Amino acid sequence: MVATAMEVHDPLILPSNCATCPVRRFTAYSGIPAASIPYLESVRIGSRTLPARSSICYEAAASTELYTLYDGWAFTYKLLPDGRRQILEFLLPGDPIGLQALWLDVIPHSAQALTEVTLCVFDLEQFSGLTIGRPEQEWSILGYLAARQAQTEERLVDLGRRTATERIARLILDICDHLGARGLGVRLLHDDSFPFHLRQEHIADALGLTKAHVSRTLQTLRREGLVVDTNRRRVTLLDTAGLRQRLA
Amino acid sequence: MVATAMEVHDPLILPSNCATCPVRRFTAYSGIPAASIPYLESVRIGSRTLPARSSICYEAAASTELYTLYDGWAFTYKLLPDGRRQILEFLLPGDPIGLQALWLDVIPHSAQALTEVTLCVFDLEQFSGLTIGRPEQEWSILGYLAARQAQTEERLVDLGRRTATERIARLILDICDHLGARGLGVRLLHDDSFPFHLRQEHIADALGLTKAHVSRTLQTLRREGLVVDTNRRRVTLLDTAGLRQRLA
DNA sequence: CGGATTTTTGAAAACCATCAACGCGGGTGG
DNA sequence: CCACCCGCGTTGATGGTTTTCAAAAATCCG
Repeated sequence: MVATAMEVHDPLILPSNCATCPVRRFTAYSGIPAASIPYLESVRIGSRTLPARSSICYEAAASTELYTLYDGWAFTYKLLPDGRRQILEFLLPGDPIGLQALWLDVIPHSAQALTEVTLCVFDLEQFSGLTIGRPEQEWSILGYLAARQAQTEERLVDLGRRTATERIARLILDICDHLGARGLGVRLLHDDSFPFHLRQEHIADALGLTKAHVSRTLQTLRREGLVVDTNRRRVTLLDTAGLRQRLA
Repeated sequence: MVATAMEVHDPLILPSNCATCPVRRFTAYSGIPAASIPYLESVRIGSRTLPARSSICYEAAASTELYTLYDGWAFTYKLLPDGRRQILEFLLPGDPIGLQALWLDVIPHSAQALTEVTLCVFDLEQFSGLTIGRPEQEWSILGYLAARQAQTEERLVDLGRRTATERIARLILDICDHLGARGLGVRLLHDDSFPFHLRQEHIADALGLTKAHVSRTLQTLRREGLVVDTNRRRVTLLDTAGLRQRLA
């Protein structure tokens, strides 16, 4: 058996064909018509499993691959020369990684695994053949990019104009919703608890805070009875409605 | 003649046809093939001129129009219930406004004019006919959205992990470059000065600071001889290279 | 030349950072 | 099975950055 931190994941069986892939309907290119699936399978190089904490790709690198996160949690980030880190997005199964390389000459951010992850690997150049000139397909990616942009702008409001407490409450609910949309919030309706693979340092680097301050802020949220924290890589919300109130 | 704040703009003659439009090559849909220009013109409703400070569109509103900023400066922003404001992007001639409405059911942010502006107005629904099913076209918009996303993520790094001084220095250079790309940095090569229609309050709301602090930070930049500020809606950079150094 | 807007300035306080130390717990190896 | 270690969360003291609120000074604009 595998170690404990991984127990929250279901046993992994990567489908041999994309038609039956359980995460395909969550991906940015979900609008792909049935007829194109054989082609999708043909540009799929295979899968790759990486341990927690390993790097998935590096900012400013020229990439020849494009991934879909098939299983596990990850995040994208940027590093400043002096080591400051800004996390841009937390990734769950179904999320694309490195899609931007289709238009930009280099990847605009690095990515790293939070848990053990399994990636579905595509050849970048061949993949573009899947989209260029296929209207349905492009339209679906346009929708994904537009939604992603809206998300990022909300996060911008967080960092620019919301307090530490608001930011943290929103991030937790964000991930809760993100999990829900993926059908991964297994016990969500049962006891308002869900898997949560961020360390406090990740929360800090995503929200422009320090880990010390995240710790203290989380405590006040706990003291107010709104959330019980992240033991055993899990979060339990005591008062989801109350927490959503705090959003501003 | 028009008032002083507008003197920096060339006299405005909105072309009757898109083929000769001087800002068309800067727009997100610049990839439009010559053959489609007649259609572009047919979905163009016309132009609209608004005074400085007027609202262009409202967050969460359902829109039937889509704009290209033809002349003047503007910005997009979000408001929190208690009045806190976060500016998302500064807009220059050629920038699209409300493009997101093509995929999202409502506009994700408000927009407001900084100077008197002239908008080129398109019918949203008809406009989508211009892009849906036209690969070249969609590809060009995809590139725009990808680039825009990268910009927003850089701003996210600003707000999360950079100091007030770094943020302000970067914003000024950003706008300088943005103007340059539009061919509007007229005297840029001459004396490193360029038009600048932001108030300190706009800088503050874009960078997550207060106007008082922007004022103080700008003074230290001046004291260090890196920038002479914004009198008469203009910025002069004394040491552009030195300023770029500060970027981190 | 006024009135309005914008910028500047000051003092006090809030918020968050920094740095360092401590503790807890799980995982490993003896 | 226990001891140790390491990663992570917690805590404290202190200081810096930025906010807040208010008011004065400067600038813009008609």
